[in-house]
Amino acid sequence: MPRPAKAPDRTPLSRDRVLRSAIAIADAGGIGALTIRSLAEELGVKPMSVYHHVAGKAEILDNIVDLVFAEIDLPSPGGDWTIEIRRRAHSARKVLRRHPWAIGLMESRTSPGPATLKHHDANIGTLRAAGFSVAMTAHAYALIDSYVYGFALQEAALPFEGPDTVAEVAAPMMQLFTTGQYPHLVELTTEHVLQPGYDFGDEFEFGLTLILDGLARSLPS
Amino acid sequence: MPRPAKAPDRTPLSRDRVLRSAIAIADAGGIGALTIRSLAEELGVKPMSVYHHVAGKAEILDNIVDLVFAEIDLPSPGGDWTIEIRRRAHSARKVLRRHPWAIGLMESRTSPGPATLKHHDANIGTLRAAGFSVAMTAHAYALIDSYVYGFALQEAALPFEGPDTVAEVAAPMMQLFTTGQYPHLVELTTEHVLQPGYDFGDEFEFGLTLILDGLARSLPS
DNA sequence: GAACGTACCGTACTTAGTACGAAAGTGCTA
DNA sequence: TAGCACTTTCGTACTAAGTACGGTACGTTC
Repeated sequence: MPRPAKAPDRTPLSRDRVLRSAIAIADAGGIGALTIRSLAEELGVKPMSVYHHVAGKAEILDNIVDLVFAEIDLPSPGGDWTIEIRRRAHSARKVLRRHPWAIGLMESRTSPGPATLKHHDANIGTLRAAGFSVAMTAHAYALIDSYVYGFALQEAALPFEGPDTVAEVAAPMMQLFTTGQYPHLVELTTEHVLQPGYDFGDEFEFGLTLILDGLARSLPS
Repeated sequence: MPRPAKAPDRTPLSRDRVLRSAIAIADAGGIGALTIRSLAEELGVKPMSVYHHVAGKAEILDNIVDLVFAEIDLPSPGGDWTIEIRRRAHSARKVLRRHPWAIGLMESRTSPGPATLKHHDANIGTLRAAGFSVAMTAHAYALIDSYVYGFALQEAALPFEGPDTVAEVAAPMMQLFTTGQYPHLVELTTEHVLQPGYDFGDEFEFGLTLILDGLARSLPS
């Protein structure tokens, strides 16, 4: 009777569990679903308990962005630079597809965490080892990262997910376009996007190859 | 005495004024500063008055994103495609630099407005007129837009603004790096970023040229 | 067992979005 | 000009969310 059956519930709270739960909530319902209260509920505790492990919501946001970066495969400066950079580009895209909310956060969080810095260091190191000058490395890295993040941003902004739901979403949208405005958009949609097997994600490889080829050409070799 | 000197204050409220003020607030203080209450104050009215011109905050966000797209110069399908596409890329970057919050919103708002659609239509039309096939146009456009948005995203995430404040921000950051971690990051920062005259925005041209050159090569000519 | 540190929580204050209905202004009709 | 309808603005209040402050429960150490 005195013991109200309050089961030990789960492992004790920890900063790590707080951050991992925060990511899980954002993955499931978008960054808007991540509140201190929803987080506490997910963890099986009351809201104020969270504050004993993190300073506030801003710290949570800064840290989960860094944890996302930590998920991206690092290139190793040893191997063929095109293979290494290509591998990390695909990894980055895959990770950002899993955590699309992270893209929006990048714009507002301006203090990079250790994983983010390590990530940048590995990329820069790989390009330097490939023979690019310091200035060329800066150019190349800005180009590659812009492409990767921008592609992820566009994927996140798409109203459909994967190749399966394209038709459901695009077809009714086409109705609106029969007014004759947007003729080129209609053409591209009907003749390309709505074709069976279309997947926007497949466009990634084309641009990546074009960029890496272009960069390779600028290498002394 | 009965009239409490409530001056007519300003022109009557309108949907247009609401949206323009919303953009002004977001420009000045970030998207976090845009609240219905701050918006009402800026407009000289009480919060609930805003709701007679827009349905809710979500509608405001959708519409200001579209208004940002409306600010970007459209390419015209008539001229030299590289010049047209290049012009609109620079315009897009400039606009997104003025309204960096729009980048973060793009990820969460999945219903494009009329200006956004018109924008896409003009770009696709320009590439088609240049001689690209439908499939190649899709590839090219995904590539170009990814680069432009991704570059803007990185610019927005920088802790400094413009060439003048780089040193102030980067120099103290270097202190942290003397531990020997991040050697390549240190090298690139000291030998490139901290050099006089450095401006991250200058990197934009390099990547854009590389991309357009690569695309031009794939054209039958 | 008294003092203390750690983890958790109850209460309450503040800011924000917005539902509801009333009030104030505007113009049109009889 | 009186009445009425429509538009625009606002007062009040409810809900959700971040978090300050202090309290409690439990373990550790001397």
